[in-house]
Amino acid sequence: MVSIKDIARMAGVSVSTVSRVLNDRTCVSADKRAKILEAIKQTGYVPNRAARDMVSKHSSTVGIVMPGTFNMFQRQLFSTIEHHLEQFGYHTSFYFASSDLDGERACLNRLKADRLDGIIILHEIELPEIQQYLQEYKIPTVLATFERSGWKATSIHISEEEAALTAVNHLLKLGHRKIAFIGGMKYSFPGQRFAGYKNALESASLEYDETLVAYAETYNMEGGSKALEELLSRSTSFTAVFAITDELALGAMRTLADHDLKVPEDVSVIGFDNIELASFSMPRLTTIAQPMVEMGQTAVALLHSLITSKNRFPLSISLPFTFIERESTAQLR
Amino acid sequence: MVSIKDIARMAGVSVSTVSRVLNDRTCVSADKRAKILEAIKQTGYVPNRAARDMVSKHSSTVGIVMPGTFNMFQRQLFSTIEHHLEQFGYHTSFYFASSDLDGERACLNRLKADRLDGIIILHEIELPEIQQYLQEYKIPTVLATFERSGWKATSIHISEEEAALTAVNHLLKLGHRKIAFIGGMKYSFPGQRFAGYKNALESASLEYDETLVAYAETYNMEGGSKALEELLSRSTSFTAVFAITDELALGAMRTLADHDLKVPEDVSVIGFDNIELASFSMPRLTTIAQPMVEMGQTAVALLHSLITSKNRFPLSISLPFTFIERESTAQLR
DNA sequence: CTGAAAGCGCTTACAG
DNA sequence: CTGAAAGCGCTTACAG
Repeated sequence: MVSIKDIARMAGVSVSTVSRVLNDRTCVSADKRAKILEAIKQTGYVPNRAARDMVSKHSSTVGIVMPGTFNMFQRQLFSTIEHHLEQFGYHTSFYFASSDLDGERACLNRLKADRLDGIIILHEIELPEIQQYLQEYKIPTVLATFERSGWKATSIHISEEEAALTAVNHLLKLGHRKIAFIGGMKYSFPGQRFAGYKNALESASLEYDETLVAYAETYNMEGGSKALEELLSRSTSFTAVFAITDELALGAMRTLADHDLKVPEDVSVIGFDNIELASFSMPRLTTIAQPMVEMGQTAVALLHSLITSKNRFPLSISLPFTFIERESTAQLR
Repeated sequence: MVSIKDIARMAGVSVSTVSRVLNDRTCVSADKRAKILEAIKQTGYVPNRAARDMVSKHSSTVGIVMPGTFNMFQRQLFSTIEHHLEQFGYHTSFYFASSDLDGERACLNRLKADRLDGIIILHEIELPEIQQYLQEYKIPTVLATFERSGWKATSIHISEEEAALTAVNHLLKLGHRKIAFIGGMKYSFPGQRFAGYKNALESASLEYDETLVAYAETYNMEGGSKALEELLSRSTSFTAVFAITDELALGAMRTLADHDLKVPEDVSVIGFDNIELASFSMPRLTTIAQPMVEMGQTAVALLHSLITSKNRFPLSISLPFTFIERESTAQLR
């Protein structure tokens, strides 16, 4: 593989000079620069990243920590982040943090080995060592879609609780009183969305009924389907469902159909996230939209300013969500 | 950041010895090994990957080339590949090859800079230089989900044409004669699936009618929806639709519903891929399943054997597909 | 079993 | 503007 020495030899200059043009330094005479560029073009030379990273003490790459199995919302968010990162000239590495602690430990080791310029975390981490490491070495970090008390990192998110409250309030306004909740135990957003649900009930002077809540094990359609089955198997009836994820809501709708319950005629359903599918399902899903593109963009912009030291203060940014009414909700009959 | 020298000093040995235990070499006395391990544990030391990569001339990472916007099938395939790669101890880097040539050129440069151990390509590439580069430097490569004549790389795929033929044959068997086709122009699989469609018609002695085929611009629900609109706008009627992608089929179903056409009563629909959603849609989608998990597994296993030189011959592996009948297809009335 | 030394492919002061 | 030299953090023969 051709190295900087080969280019230097071909252009009849020293490696220092080649390095200068490689790094866009100014102090190089026009003719030498031309010769060097010519040699690079002929050989198709590209500097060895490992060597570069080693001496420059950084990698120009930012890591993205994601859950082992990501849902569609996360996938879409990941895509926009990746694209923006590329625009800023960063490489990006992928870190799957599987949910168990061993997985996270492995993730930490890779993080250390890779000497990341920065890191975007899309997935709440249990292992305290990761946070410690990131803080100790002052590695620019942004938490996307969540924040963590006690972790003074830049965070970008929506007001989960308020969004959930908005969703449930809409159901209330439509006359629903028996509103089921499909939540989950993993990560912190289910708790916040649950709080919004409870608050909404409270401010409508409705009593909280725990037989109306089911917890999905996985935040996908399968999970939503199972949770709905469970709800149906209990004696308490309901006329509306708030699922903390669109995929959960879609799974729930599938199971409702299997029980000959019509959405929205018999049961209204609201989701959360506004994934692409939400506007193509039957019926189309009423949901809360997270500002995905803006979130991704802001996460990258903030990380970049952290890396280039334009800004060293951790920010907690709350972006606005939007309530989107479609076909899966209706007035209580 | 702590380096190998620090560990050597702490343990009272030379860096060579530390390197030995780092790399699981045997020839180290038990007490020195213990001291070194202790120092590593105390400091949380992890070797610098860039330095390691530089001297060892390889990166222990395999690249995955993906389209800029990947669909659900690709996302699921990517996940399984990633997991298997991790199991083999590889890091993985992500390369988005945006569809334009400039994007691919950027991709090539990153590929070169990164000195990859191997590469898995999920996305057909236009730029001949990429293939040239991979071949010239003998970089282990596996093509997943497609093969390319003239590129002697290991490839793993299904028989696209036969699968499409199976799908259309099913429609034929149900009595359908006016079968619409929703295809696309990008990449080679649409052409192969189209060939299957045509063959099926031919062997049923049906004349091919080009007013029955529409091309989607993007392989997502939006694209399927638009293609169906176009089909509907033409004067030719049809009783069945074969869409070359589940997402296309789902989009088409949405549009059919918007026109008060019932699936499968009025129109039968078949998709392709068997994404998770296919078993949760209304109605559930009849489709062709690609053996995703097996594909991902095999791709990784093959790449690993290529890298470790256990096997240097390019293989072209055709995996079996499965036809899955669900609710979106029915006998012609 | 162990250490000193060379070298991987770069960048970055330091002289000139 | 330019080159010689040192050094980044490792690994790998080579001696012993």
